[in-house]
Amino acid sequence: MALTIEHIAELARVSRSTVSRVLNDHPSVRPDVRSRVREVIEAHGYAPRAAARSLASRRTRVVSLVIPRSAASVFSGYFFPPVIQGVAETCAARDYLMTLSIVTGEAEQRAYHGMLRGRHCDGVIVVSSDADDPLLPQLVRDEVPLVLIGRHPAIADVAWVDAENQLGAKQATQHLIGLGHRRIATITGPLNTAAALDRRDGYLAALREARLPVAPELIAEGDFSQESGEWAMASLLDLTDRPTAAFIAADSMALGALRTLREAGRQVPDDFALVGFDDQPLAALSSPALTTVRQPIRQLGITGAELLINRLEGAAEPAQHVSLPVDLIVRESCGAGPRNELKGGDEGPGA
Amino acid sequence: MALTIEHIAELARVSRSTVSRVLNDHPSVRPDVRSRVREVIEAHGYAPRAAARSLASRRTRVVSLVIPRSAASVFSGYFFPPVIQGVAETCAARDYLMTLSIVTGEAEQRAYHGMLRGRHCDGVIVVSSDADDPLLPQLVRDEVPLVLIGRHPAIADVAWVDAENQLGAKQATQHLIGLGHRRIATITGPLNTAAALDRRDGYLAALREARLPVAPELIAEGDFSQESGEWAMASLLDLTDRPTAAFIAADSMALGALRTLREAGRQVPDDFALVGFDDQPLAALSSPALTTVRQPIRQLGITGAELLINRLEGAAEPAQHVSLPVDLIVRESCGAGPRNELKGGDEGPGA
DNA sequence: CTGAAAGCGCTAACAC
DNA sequence: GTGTTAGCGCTTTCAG
Repeated sequence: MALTIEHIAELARVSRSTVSRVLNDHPSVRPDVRSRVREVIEAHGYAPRAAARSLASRRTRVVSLVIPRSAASVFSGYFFPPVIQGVAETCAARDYLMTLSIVTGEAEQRAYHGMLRGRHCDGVIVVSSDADDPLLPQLVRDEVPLVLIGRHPAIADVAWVDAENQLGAKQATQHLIGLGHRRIATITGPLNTAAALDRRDGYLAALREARLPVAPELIAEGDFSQESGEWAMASLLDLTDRPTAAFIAADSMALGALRTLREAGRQVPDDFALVGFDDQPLAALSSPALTTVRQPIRQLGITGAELLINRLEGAAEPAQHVSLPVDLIVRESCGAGPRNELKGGDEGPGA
Repeated sequence: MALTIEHIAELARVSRSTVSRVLNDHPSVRPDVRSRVREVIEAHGYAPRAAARSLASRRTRVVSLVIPRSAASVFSGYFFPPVIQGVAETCAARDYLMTLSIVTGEAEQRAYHGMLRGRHCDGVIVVSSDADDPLLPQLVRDEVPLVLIGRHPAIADVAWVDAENQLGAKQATQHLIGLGHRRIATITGPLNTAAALDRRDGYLAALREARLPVAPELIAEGDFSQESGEWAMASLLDLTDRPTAAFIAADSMALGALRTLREAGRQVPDDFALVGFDDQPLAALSSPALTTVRQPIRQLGITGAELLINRLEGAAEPAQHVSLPVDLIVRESCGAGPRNELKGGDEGPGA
């Protein structure tokens, strides 16, 4: 039916090894032979069958992107799509195919089993796994080439790319301290993720360096959702000795907190200052606009894919770790930027 | 190194054919033998190698989702992510792997060549191709199992799922007519796509049925971008005999039109009524909130994947065509819904 | 119901 | 440089 390497070999009057060499860019083929073979391939629109190639070479040129989350949460947020984009772009550029697996629970096991042990791909990128993810230990045990996007809180000897979460959180908190705040709260993410732990630690480091006391009642745990931001802020407002500002570990939660503050009749930033994290699209559109820490999400995907593919094609180096820089974006919610235009133009725009 | 079917056969004291039959759920295996083999497989965590399987069976259990657009445009909009989600969910449910290829220009050819002719997948889903896409004719010629998400303006004998674009556009336009408008404009999408053509035709059909004249100067072509909506609306406002309303074939363009109207000092809906299409997330948040036609984007992905997989697993039926229903969502921009709350509470909330 | 044997289409030593 | 020869690990007739 379809053309095989054998046919091409015959038509080009060479052996099938030579065709194979041309296909794989081996240097040891005479230029004239090489071009003759290429012409035949071109003329007949031949393409080697992927399965046969993989079976013989034990490589697939496929990278698997695994996101251990529900499909709904993957596509409703602002985080995963740019990650997927970055990985997809890099795979395309390096001539790899990308499979996308969005798996939770029982499907996760099936996917692991069929796809990874079945060697459907050469390597795996796992995004944002938490401490309880059962997949990662299996991958590590099976020695599947692996890169994490977002560190794992427990597993250390594996390659990863991550944003400078701790540093960003520290700078955000220092910014509030610089503005004169002394009683600063934080709303953390779920503490089974490395991102949440790092951001909390950055907050703590900033307080410590400024020799400010760390008050346990000022640390509320959320889960990165808007609702958790609402509740956490409500509990913070219930305190007798109230904070005057907060570093909130995700913009989504900050948006929730903003809502609670508004409903409590408090002005942001005048009565309460806020700094978020992520710089998600809505952060600039809320009123007041959120001061936040921007992280390079798409770049996480790009770098993750590059780390993996480099490893697949190069020698077996030790697991690499890359931290990507973040940026404090000062807007209105911290009280240091220009005031919210919609509030009524009592002053000209800030510098 | 890794376990093969041969090892399992030996351990279960059967031939490798029998193991293969168990793996593929052939009915003709004695129950006790079947369970013995299953136990061995389970105990050793054996998984058949995908490449070997595909080579022998000529099937891969891989579906390829191809989006002929730049990565940036795929992930910055509201349309493609839900499509991807739908396809991913369905592939996971049917135990297929999904590869995601976001390709333009030269990369498109490479991808086509390596992936499709190389039989990396059993079938292909192409999203939203336009008339000039060079990929589709090749796929059709090669007889690759194929489903389109969004019809193609020229190629008919291929399976597709699409939203009821024409009907939705007609209803939107009829809604404006029902509100008393007689001079109604439209801003179309790029007319090399089926969606844009269908929505324009729906607009025309509504006018015709209401025996309203069709004025060519009231039909402006945009490209689905916000900017094109701004320009198109500007040109509409320049007309001597101005329209009083417009059906705009995409919310993104409607948002642009809204901006132009605002800058021209015209009130929406009082001076000018607007209906959009898509019901993208921002449609409900703009002020005034957009009246628009909702299309079931994620369902397009689900149905597309189901159509393809059914075909891969079943007999070769004729190419199927599915049209998914759309919904007119009445909000504020058409002048028939509750007024914009932010405009000042001169009245109580609407019913 | 089960086993033996013949490929599926390619790569990679190993000779020449 | 190029051809010859074994496989890669599975499915699938074909016998029995």
